Amino acid sequence: MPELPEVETTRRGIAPHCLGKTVSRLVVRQGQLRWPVPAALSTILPGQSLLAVERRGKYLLLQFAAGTAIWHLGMSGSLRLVEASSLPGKHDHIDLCFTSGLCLRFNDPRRFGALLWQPAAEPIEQHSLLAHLGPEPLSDTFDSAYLLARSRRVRVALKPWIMDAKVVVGVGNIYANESLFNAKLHPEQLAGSLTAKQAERWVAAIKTILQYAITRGGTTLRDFVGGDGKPGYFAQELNVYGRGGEPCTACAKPLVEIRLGQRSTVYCPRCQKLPKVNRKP
DNA sequence: AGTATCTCCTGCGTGC
DNA sequence: TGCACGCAGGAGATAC
Repeated sequence: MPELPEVETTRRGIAPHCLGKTVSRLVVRQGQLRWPVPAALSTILPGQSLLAVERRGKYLLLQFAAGTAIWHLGMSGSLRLVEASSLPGKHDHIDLCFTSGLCLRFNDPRRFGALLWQPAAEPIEQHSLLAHLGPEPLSDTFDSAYLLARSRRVRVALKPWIMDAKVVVGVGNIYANESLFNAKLHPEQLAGSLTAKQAERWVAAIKTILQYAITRGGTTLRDFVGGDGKPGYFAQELNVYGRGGEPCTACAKPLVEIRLGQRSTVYCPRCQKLPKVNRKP
């Protein structure tokens, strides 16, 4: 499941092979993704050369002279570089082919992904999907002062709150769980009751874990040319995610699993205490 | 306006 | 071996 580290890993993996390359054609085998792939893309992209591969949150931004392709991997999507001649497999929905003979192939079994287009005439940051996004978690604008200020009078539990992309982008379920554990914060603590010290711990935990996950290639390792995805080393280093009932890595007490905002949430009842005062502010 | 719930989709694990 | 079922989840849409 691509979270920010995996999207960033994808960006870094494909960029060296695609930058400056000219699109030969776009093949859309299944255009019914989260939103329909704009049909016009197949005529717009050929002839365009790829000027930059950027990332905003979990959105990959492929910049061309005519505009920017916005590519989201959803939760089961992946991009891989293959020879244009290689046969597409099941769920290989889109090929972005370059004249070099390489092809950026999008595979997405659950089709939660998306490929959209913002013409160059309209600034990419004004696209409706990007316009209201919060800061990048690894940027300096995401600090404890921001988090604390943003949390005032918020009556939502910390866990679902931090997963809100308007607060900060790129913190999905895995890293929400892990960062709360590392910062010793209870997932059900109300955001409005966050203290300055807690905000500091949490911001540091989020930055550390995301940065570390990027260096380890995300939760899934991927050979971007040819090879397939395989479980990354990072998956084995998770402290709480997917470990409900198992012993806490810090104190050995069994981890508790609950549902919070329809999402699986795992925490240590000993290491992550609710504050005495957790009333709605 | 802030908060909670619903929804899209397929693969996988489980129980019968 | 096969089937029904529940679950997984990013994040926009919709409903309170």
